[in-house]
Amino acid sequence: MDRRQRYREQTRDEAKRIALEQLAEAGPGGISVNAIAKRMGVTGPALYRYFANRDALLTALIEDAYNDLADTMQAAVTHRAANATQMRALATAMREWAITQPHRYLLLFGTPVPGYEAPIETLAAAHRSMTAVLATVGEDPEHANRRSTLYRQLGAWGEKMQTGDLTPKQLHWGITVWTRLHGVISLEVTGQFTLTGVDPELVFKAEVESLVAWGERG
Amino acid sequence: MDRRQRYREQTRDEAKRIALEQLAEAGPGGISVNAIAKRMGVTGPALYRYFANRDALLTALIEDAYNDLADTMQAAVTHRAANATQMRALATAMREWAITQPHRYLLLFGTPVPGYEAPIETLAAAHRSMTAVLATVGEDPEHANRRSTLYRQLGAWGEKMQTGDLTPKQLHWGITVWTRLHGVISLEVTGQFTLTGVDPELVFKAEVESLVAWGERG
DNA sequence: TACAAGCGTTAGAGCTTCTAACTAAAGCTT
DNA sequence: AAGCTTTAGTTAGAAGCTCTAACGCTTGTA
Repeated sequence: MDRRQRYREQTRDEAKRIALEQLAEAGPGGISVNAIAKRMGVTGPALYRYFANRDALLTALIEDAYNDLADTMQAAVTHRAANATQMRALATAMREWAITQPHRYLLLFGTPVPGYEAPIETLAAAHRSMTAVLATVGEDPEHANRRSTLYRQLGAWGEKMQTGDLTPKQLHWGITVWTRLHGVISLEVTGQFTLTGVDPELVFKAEVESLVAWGERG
Repeated sequence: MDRRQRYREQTRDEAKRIALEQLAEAGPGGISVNAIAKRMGVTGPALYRYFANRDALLTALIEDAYNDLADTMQAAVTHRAANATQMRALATAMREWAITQPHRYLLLFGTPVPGYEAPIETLAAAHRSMTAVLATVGEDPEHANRRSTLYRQLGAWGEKMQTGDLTPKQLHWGITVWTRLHGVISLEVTGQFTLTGVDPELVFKAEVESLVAWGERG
């Protein structure tokens, strides 16, 4: 709006930028409001005009990361294309996002920060990323409707998410894509592959191809 | 050995016990050497006779967790049984271990603690858990030896791990089991399923059955 | 009995988060 | 333009943290 507010936004952004640097080199515990303030040329307490407390700053970082990831995933599947193509694009985009900024990925999917309760704002982001995942789903000709608890829950979730005419089976596919991609990415960004000497990228690609094959089979 | 050393071990254990409580309720950042000492009835600096610093305490927790998980996984597959049975037993044991003490699972597979470099001791634990996973692997009649970079790396890893006559394909299966189980468990313990209303246990079971089916197909 | 090792203490430096009270500047209203 | 309110910064300080230094006391051993 006015100059006041714009300047305010700017200061918040700078603080977050520095916080991200600290996050990258020392983890969440390395983020210090005091140190950030000092680096910005003001005293410690000044920053508390911009963030209620340390947790609020962390929450802001999480929100940003969530939106950023959702943007990335959404962008990867906007072009209309075959399911297999969408799948590969989405997977690559997701992994790329994660490994270029592991600390941010871990902010979302690593150890939860204790004080954090997901604000409503992130719901939209979560929805967007899930929609991106569901763009990779294939047909479900049999319109499968097995009467299992899982499928009932998936159905309810689908309605809540307004996923249109996606069947539980298709929603289950979406979740599976999500868990499998995350499984490899998560172990990669936490460095669990390093001892094995196996290249995580190859494992990831194999997993993606397995999903593609499974998707084409139905 | 002597009484001195036994007493020492006892104090270390009590400190770790309290640290685990703090971990459970406030995350890794909530672990305070000072507070632990106070709860043990001694002054803060006294504990530094038992742990060089806070990081050393955390490392001890990680080591314990690693060994404990390895024990659990190993125990799940000791009984000779069909691959499918082994698979289900291993998966259940792993998930059970994780969800009954999420903070410990996250200590191993969540955001890495910055100062931590895996000591040699944990190598053995890692080896044991991987061996447990590999106990679920089926035959590889074709003795597949596709000449890919991935298979070459897997081969080298297999030799380093002394996995006997397991083929790269079988080792790849092992890694896939690992990443897929972790994918679901990780998202469950970080609470990512809660918003969906879908029961993680059902998703997990479905994933396990998918692995079993895939394993029986070869 | 003498000596060394181990375990606890207090004191304190230097960091942290965050509150309280005060000052200076900017913007809005009359 | 004068005056009031909002905002942004300051210093002071409480309460906590990690960790070092220096000092006693209590064991275990030679």
